[in-house]
Amino acid sequence: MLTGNGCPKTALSIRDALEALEGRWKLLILFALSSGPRRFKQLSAEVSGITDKVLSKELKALEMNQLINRRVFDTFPPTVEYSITEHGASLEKVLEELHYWGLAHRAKIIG
Amino acid sequence: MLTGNGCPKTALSIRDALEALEGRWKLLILFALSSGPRRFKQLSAEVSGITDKVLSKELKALEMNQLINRRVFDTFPPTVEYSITEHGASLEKVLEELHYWGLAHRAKIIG
DNA sequence: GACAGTACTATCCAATCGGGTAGTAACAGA
DNA sequence: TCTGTTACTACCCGATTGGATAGTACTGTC
Repeated sequence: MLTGNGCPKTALSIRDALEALEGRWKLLILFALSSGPRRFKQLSAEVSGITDKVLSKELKALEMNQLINRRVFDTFPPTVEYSITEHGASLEKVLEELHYWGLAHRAKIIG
Repeated sequence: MLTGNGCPKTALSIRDALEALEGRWKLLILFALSSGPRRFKQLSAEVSGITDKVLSKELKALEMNQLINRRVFDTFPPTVEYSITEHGASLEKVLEELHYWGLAHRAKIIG
């Protein structure tokens, strides 16, 4: 059981996780990539609302944390493919719980 | 299964959840409250790094989303007690998954 | 030669965030 | 009378974020 203690060590690991996932975009990008590799423009279209600049920055941060892979193909117009790593895929459960909670939250609060 | 589709509806609910939980502090505050009610100063001490101003703002946002309750006692120096709501407590699973992932992440990346 | 296409990067600028300091109400104790 | 206590709010100001726009490298096509 987790609830029932406010254990500082647990808080630390939550803090670590939040640090790697900070911002509104990272989990959405990972979610998009969870169904397969994408190119930059595809992500830009799929994650609606994000600008190229921010997407580029977020992808860099995700790559640094080894949550995604970046593959560059040496083609005429450049092609870059992003895919989720095993470590990134291990967030599936978090995403899943967040999804369920989001549903409940919408039903309760947003209407 | 969630992974395997990049379903926009799923993305929406994740977006809803992220909106209610945005920032580095909200989940940490909820985690602290998950082990029982706290007063303002206690939270301020427990959630290390947060300033009074930001804590006050975050608590207000959490209250608006019905994730916490605020009880004011009419005492000499004011006493305010914050506690988690049922809806807030339903984030337990998210917190738990985040905790596990944070542990794995620290082991893998941070070292 | 002009243009299109991709994945960015750079620059400018406005908005927001967040830290620090100070102040408030109301009463208790020195 | 002066100070301390709690839970804030107000104000100032510098740092960060994020949007809009434009530019770059390279090559194939019209």
